[in-house]
Amino acid sequence: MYDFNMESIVNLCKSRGFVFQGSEIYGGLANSWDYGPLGVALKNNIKNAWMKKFIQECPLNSAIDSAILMNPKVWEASGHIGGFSDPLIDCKACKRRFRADKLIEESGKMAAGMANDEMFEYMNQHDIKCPECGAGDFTEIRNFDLMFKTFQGVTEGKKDTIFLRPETAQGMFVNFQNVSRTTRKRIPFGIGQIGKSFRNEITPGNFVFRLREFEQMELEFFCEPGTDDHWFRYWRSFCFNFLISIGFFEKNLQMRDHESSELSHYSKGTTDIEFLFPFGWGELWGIANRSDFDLSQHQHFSGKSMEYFDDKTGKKYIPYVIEPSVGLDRLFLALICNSYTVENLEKKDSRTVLKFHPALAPYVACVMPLSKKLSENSLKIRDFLLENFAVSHDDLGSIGRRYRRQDEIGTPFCITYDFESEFDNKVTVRERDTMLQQRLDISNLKSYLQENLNIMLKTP
RNA sequence: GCGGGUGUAGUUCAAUGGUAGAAUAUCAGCCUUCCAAGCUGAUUACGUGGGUUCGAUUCCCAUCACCCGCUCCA
Repeated sequence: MYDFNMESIVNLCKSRGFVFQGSEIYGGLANSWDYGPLGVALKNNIKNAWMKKFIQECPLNSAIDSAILMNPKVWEASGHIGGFSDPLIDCKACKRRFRADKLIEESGKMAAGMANDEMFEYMNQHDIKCPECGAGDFTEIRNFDLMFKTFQGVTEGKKDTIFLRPETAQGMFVNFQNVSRTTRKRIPFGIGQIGKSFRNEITPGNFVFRLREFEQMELEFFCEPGTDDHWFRYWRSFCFNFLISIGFFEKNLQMRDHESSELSHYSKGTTDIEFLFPFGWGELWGIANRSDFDLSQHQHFSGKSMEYFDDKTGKKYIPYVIEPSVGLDRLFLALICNSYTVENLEKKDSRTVLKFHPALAPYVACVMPLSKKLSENSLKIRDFLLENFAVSHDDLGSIGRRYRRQDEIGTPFCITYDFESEFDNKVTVRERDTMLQQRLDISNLKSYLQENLNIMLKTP
């Protein structure tokens, strides 16, 4: 486990400008968080790494950016309207909350399709007890709607009700034929997307781990039925390798296959890549075999064909879909936890270091003059590097303090301009993890930094 | 949403029924020539709204937020 808790992570994020509480000056809004300057930089770098690995370096895949607001029929087809609304009951004796349909199914009866009053009546007739305390005294069933509603048009009415998407996936499904036609890709191929989704979670929490408004990075990979198991395994290890390539330690990751009882309504099989958070193992990346569920549903509800014709084999079929879906905010949090290190140095000295991969760190380097008198020239070096890299500049306080500051926000390289630099055109580059220093010619700085950005695993 | 806990500078902690101290951080000046130095000065806080009271940061109520459990998911 870790020798730190979530609190130290939250504090660091707040004090250094990674994440602030949302609407803070008004007392906040439950479970909303704002990304600050460093948080945005880190988040964008994660997105860019994903885009590079899953789209740019993967000729099979292409990206779209679909609308958050979609025709409500999309959600009927996807099973979200109805299926995403949980019937909840509370035990009056022990105050615990359960899903009525799950309790009924545990008693051996299929609850799918039952209305709330039917379920309530069934529970009374069959004397279903609270699994915790054994009492049989429940509140009425209340529906908890997991989708955010809003209204389109100036007058509020039932027919104008639309929803904020609870997943980005449907944007890829409804554009399946569009992308297939315009990219002229043949199956197998994938469509990826990064975007925000919204879920009215019953219990959010653990900082940015479970949010009501969250960002997903999803790939929907379309393949021929029968090849789905192959692609499922392919993407599962692809995702795992991606995590390793951006600096995750293997000891902090594990794969977990879902039991058949916990599979979603659309899924034929799901594997979670879990990360060891300070509060325990938590799901990071879900890789699901969605079969032909989604495209079939859309074909049925829209009346438009979702079939694919393979002119090599002459076969016509609705493709299967493999979906690796990762929560960006979670990945962000996991990365900080994975990188957070407190090192004890000599003389009771210690330093906090975020050991980010150079390609993900908010700043690749910080330029610092040894003395404030050298600021004029060190600023020139910063501006020179800014043409290609995210670099900062710091001339406040002692050099040691400045190193510590950069360690704490995960800057991999500190570039010190000293009095000799005025004559030999060389600077000292100090590496974050090893604290080792070397003299480099200023003209070589860019290629040195670029090399360090590129040390990522090749696509498997 | 339910049960339990918490709420004082950016952070970590004090004190008090008569409106608050410190450390650290931040900023400025002096000094300082490669890993949390020193000196001087400065900025910054009682979550919000009610009630009791002559007077509330302190007592009471409500509310908001966070943390720990129950539950769900990426």
